[in-house]
Amino acid sequence: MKATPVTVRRRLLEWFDGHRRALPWRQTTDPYRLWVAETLAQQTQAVRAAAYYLRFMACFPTVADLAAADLNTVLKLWEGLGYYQRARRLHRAAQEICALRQGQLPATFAEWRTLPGVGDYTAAAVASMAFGEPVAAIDGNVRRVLARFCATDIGDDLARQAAVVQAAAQALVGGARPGDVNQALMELGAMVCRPRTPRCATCPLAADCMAQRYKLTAHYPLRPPRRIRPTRMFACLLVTWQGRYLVVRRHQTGLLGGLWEFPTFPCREGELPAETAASGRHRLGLPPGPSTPGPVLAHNFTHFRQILHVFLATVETPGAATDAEVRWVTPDELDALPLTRLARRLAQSVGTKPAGVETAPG
DNA sequence: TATACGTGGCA
DNA sequence: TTGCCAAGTAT
Repeated sequence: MKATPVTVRRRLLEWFDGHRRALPWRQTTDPYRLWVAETLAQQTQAVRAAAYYLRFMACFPTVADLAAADLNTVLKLWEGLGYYQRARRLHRAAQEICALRQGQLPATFAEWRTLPGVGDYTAAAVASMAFGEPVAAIDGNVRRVLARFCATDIGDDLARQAAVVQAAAQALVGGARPGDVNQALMELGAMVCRPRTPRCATCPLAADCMAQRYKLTAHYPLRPPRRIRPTRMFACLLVTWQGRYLVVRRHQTGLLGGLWEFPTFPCREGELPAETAASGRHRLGLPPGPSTPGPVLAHNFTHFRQILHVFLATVETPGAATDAEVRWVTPDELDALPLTRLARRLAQSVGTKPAGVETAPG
């Protein structure tokens, strides 16, 4: 950092005081609320997380409420937000706090860091905002702001970038209002120092920003090389029996863990989706019979692209749903379950719920 | 260290 | 349409 941390901090805080958005968790220093907010906001745009935060607080105003809740209820509130492991870990951490700490929330970075789902970023965010601890909360925004600001110290070395950003951030939170400094860097990254079209003309740090000076804002932050995203095919069975739909709950760990969906089976190598569907019917204990090819839906995950071939069928006998993880549900019951995005879309397209009732806000 | 882990908005 | 990116964490 060329300019002194004191100068940069002052400009940052002055800008923040005049330009910060009214995010709902900005009204509190309650560590529980900040922890929930930061968890919801992981890899999620803050504005989008805000609507979930309000619902979450209405439902679970205290850590004891969260700990006492069913995981299914927590996942339902999380539906549509993605990265559902966050919800499971948040729930587990709340239970640990109540069982092992008598409901007392951690007060330091080090203590927060021991909770499941709380990494360096979240521990620093909560510790600084709720308790004033001078620890740097480095998210994607902060990384971009400081990598650009310190561009000439970084060169083309990704590891060096991490060290430079960490050092700069740590220097900035080492004075007044560490929590606000962290938020100011994030806010600046979100509103001004944006990934594609930074608004350098309105940036309070532009005068000392190396990327701005040398026209390198497009080059920083350095990013690891992109991996190719494979395509995987699946067959999905939308089976009805006496007005009910067959749904299954996904395994608690892994992709979309704990969520419900219509039975879905991966196509083997060289296998036609219709063959996969027939084999799936058999595995579910359903009687063999005609399945009508339905829509073909595409869904992009972070690490693969899913092509879903939907097959529609009606059966006379329920055969399958003895397992607790497999159920025949009415349309109303379907609405109440935490569903995957694709399943929610399918449920709507099939007309199991009134139009316009969307679970995810925004 | 590299990879798994969702979803929606945006250019 | 496609890829990037978002107040990251765990393994």
